[in-house]
Amino acid sequence: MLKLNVHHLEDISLMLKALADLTRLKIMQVLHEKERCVGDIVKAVGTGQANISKHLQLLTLAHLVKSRREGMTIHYSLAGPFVENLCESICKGYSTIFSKKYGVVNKKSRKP
Amino acid sequence: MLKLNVHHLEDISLMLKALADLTRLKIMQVLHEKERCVGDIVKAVGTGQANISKHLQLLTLAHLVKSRREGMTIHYSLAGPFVENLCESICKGYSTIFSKKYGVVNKKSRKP
DNA sequence: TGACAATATTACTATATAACTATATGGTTG
DNA sequence: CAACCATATAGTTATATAGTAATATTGTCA
Repeated sequence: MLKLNVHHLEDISLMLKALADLTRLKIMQVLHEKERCVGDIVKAVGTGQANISKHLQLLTLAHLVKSRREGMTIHYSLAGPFVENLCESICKGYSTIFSKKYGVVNKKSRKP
Repeated sequence: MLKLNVHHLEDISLMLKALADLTRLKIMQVLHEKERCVGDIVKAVGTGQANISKHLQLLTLAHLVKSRREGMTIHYSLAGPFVENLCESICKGYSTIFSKKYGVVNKKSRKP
């Protein structure tokens, strides 16, 4: 970490809180594939519509997703390439950390 | 994100929850400088000892910090270079996201 | 304009968790 | 072993938040 004061840390905490929820991670994963309307996200994630709507609002406030209206539907997508990068980094960090935990072989497996 | 099933997402959620707390971010920042014993962390972060101890336990369970005993004191440090990388990535993602929010100029400033 | 569809908001409940106080554990030194 | 230091654990309280059901909003189309 670089020179970060408390305000920065608070912002980072907010950003991470926004990501640190299973339902929201599912949403992010669904949106990582492509832009989707709320109804599709509800179907893909599998929980109530109101719940998804609140999570989407929270992700929006955290600047992680953006939306655009198209007629009656509202389409959500990741807020930008930096969000994808962040998610990639997190996944990479995760796999490194948990490969220790699980002993996963991450190199080329098969080859006796 | 790559091919991640629900278990992976749950683990990631745990990891992010562990980071998504102001006090724990402060701890991580303090440890980023160098290894420290609990007492020093308490002084640096500024909250109760029991509280810090619980946060350290949580960070340990999340595989983000490690500790070693040295006489009466217990020294904590980041669990490995991948943790530093993860933190760097998060900070980078954060600064990109919030430079939009604040309109921070990240390039060379001064130069009229 | 009225019925309907998609999404958002509100109110509520249940659960998780951060911080605090008090106490316990483990190690050191006289 | 007893006094003491550093750290951990347990119990409690207050607050935050995920999920749900009911209702409101916004846009479409007859």
